[in-house]
Amino acid sequence: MKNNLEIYADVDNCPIRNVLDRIGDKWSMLVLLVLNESDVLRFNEIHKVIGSISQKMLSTTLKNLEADGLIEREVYPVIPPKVEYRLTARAESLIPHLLSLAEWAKDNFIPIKQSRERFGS
Amino acid sequence: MKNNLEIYADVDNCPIRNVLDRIGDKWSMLVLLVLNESDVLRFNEIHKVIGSISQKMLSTTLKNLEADGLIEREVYPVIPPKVEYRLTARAESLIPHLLSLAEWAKDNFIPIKQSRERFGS
DNA sequence: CGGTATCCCCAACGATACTG
DNA sequence: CAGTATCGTTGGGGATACCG
Repeated sequence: MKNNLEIYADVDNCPIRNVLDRIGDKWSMLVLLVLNESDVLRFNEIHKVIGSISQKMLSTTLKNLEADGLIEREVYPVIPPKVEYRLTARAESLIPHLLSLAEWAKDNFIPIKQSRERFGS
Repeated sequence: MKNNLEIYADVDNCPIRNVLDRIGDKWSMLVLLVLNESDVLRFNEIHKVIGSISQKMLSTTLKNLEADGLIEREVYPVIPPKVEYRLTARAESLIPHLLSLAEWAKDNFIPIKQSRERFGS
């Protein structure tokens, strides 16, 4: 049996690396957390909530998350267009892990910043 | 009180974004998990375990982790040089969250890959 | 409204060579 | 052994304009 280190080191086929490459990008985790708090949102609603994201990056981020089966995209054939996004069950099973990581981050943010400053000297 | 969305969206001061920017880079999480399994390792030992990382990237990754207070660097003043790296208590409190994320990743890797293939069609 | 298309830039990353 | 220094590439990401 392969040990964990071999798995981690195999960048292309490593599950955690594949998942991290997705949620570790600039916007994916943020989009997931936003959708988690709001149940269902339209494209421009997500855009407004995040604010600093460009239309292009929001579009590609949503497409990537959809490709991974983490969000559902529902198109209403009306004019003007209406598109709704919501989390899938798969994403909902991921959310607790993201939130526990977020919790750790909040608890350790101040000391980490202090460490960085001390190190910079 | 600020709600979570405001915190997440404030990219510069958001704890989770700051932490993700570190562990979400190409090598940091891998290095943390490697050190977690081996207690203490020298520079070239980490290099050999990971294999595909360049000396330069290992060096900067270790420096970043040290700056965040996640690893300790101990230099022995001998010739040839000997430098040991180990996790700090702070990193050890992070490891469980990383492992639970890794667990989710392993459980969902196959279906996610299948979703990606279907989406590519 | 919900996107694409296009152009551009910079920082991350790798390869190689060198050093105390 | 444990790194720096230097150079070159590439692709992630932003700005802007346009479209069904």
